[in-house]
Amino acid sequence: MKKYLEILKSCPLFHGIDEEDIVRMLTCLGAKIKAFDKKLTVINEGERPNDIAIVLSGSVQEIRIDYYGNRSILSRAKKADIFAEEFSCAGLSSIPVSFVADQSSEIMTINCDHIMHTCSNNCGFHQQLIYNLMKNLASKSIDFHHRLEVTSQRTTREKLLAYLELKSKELGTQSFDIPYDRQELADYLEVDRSGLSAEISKLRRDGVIECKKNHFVIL
Amino acid sequence: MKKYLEILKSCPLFHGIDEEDIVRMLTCLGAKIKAFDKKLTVINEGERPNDIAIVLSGSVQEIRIDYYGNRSILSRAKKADIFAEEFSCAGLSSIPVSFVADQSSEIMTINCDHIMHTCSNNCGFHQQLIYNLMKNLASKSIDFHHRLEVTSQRTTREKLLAYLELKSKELGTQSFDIPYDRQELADYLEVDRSGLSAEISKLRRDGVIECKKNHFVIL
DNA sequence: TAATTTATGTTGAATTTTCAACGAAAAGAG
DNA sequence: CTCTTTTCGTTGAAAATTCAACATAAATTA
Repeated sequence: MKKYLEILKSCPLFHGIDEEDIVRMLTCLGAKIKAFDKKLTVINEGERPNDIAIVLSGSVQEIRIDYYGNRSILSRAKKADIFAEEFSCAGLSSIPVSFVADQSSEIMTINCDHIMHTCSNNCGFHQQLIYNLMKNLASKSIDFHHRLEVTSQRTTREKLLAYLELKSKELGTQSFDIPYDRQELADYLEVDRSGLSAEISKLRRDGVIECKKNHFVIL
Repeated sequence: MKKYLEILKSCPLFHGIDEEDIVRMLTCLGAKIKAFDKKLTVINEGERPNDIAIVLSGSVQEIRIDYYGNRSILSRAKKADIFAEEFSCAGLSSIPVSFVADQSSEIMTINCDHIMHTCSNNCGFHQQLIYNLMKNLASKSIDFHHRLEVTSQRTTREKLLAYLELKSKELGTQSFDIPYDRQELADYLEVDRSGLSAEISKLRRDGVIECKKNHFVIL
C-alpha cells in the first residue's frame, strides 16, 4: 500500500488527511487494489455499484455504446482521480456505463458504504472523508456541465473548438496534448471520425490551429 | 414557513428528518424565500454561488445560451427539487448557467456553507443533512448521464425517441405529458425546432407515437 | 528490417440538419 | 368576442453530417 501513498495524498478523497491517517483508514475501509492491462474492462455496464474507484496509475475511460453501435466517451479519469462513485452514492441498482483501462492501470476500490456511514470506531477523519467525497461529487457535475457545453455545439467545427478552448483554459496554455486519438476524440465530441479529420484539416488551412497527431496549438 | 412544510418534507434534502426538526433547522440555516413570476431569472449566469435552492412551488429551468445564440435547456427542477447546489458545493467562483422560472414560483435558498460545515450548536441532524445533500449530488450526476444518453443520439428522431422512452420509463406509463413546448423540447434535445416538428409528424405518420400538444403516447 | 496492423486524411454520394419564410392554430389581452 | 401575439407545422434550399471506400502514414510485431 505504502508505495501508492504519494498518489493517494493528491487524491481529492484524502485531501486534508495526514499520511499516517490515510494508511490507517485504508485498512479500516477495506481498500483493494487491482491491475488492468490496456483495453481491459475495469467495470462493465450492468454491474452492481458498490465501490468508489481511484486511479493509482494509468487512466480509465468512461464509455457507453448505444443501441445503434455508436460509442460515446463520457469522461476520463487520470492518476489520482476518483470514478464510478456517483453510481454507488446514488444507490443505483446497476451501472449504466463501462469503464475501460486507457493504458495499463492500477485501480484501488473502496466500499462506498464504508465511507458514507461512519464506522463503529468513529474515527475522526470520517467527517473529512465525507466532506471530500461531497466536493468531488459536486465537481463531477461541473465536469458534466463542461462536457455538455462542448457537445451542445451544433457543428463539428464548433464542438472541436469548444473542446480545444476548454482544454486550453484548463491547462493554461495554447499549446497542449490531448489524451485522445482521432477516433476517441470523435467519440468524445459525438461526431463522425472522418468528418472530424476533415474539419481539423480545414481549421489548419484556415490558420486557426496547428495540429500534429494529438498535439494542438490554438493560434 | 410552516405552510411549506409538506413540500419540504418531500424534499430530498430533509429526508429522514422530523417535521419539528426541519422547522428548527430552517432558522438555524438562515433559509430565505423569494417569489418569481413566470419567465423571471432566479439565478443569472455569472453570479457568485453561495446557496442551494429549493423549489417550493412552480418550477425552474436551467439554461445556457452559447456564443452563437443557441439556447440549451440543461435541466428542470420541479416542486421539492434542489438546484444550483453543485456550484456552491464545488466552490466555483461564478455560476456558468442561468435559472429561469418556468411558471410563477417560490424558491427557498439556504447558504451552502451552513450545511457543509456543522454549526457551533452541532445539532444532530447535520449528519443527516450532509448525507442527504451527498445523495442528491450523486443523483444529479445520474440525471446528467440520462441527459447525455439522449443528446448523444445522432439524429433528431433518435434523440426524440430516446427522450420519450426515458420519460416513459421514469413515469411508468406509455402515455404522458412532457413539461416542454416545442421550442423548449428542441432546446433540450439540442436540435432545430422546425426539424423537430417535422420529425414528430413523421413519427406520427409512421404509427410510432401519438402526440397532441405536449401529450405523447408511445405505441 | 520487413511485414502486418492500426490510425489518419481525403473524397463523393446519400442522408440529415439547419435556416428562413409562411400560414394556420392556439393562447392571451383588452 | 375580437384583436394581437405566440406557438406550431410545413416547405424548399443551403449547409453539414454521416457513411463507405480508399490511400497513405504511423505504429507494432515477427
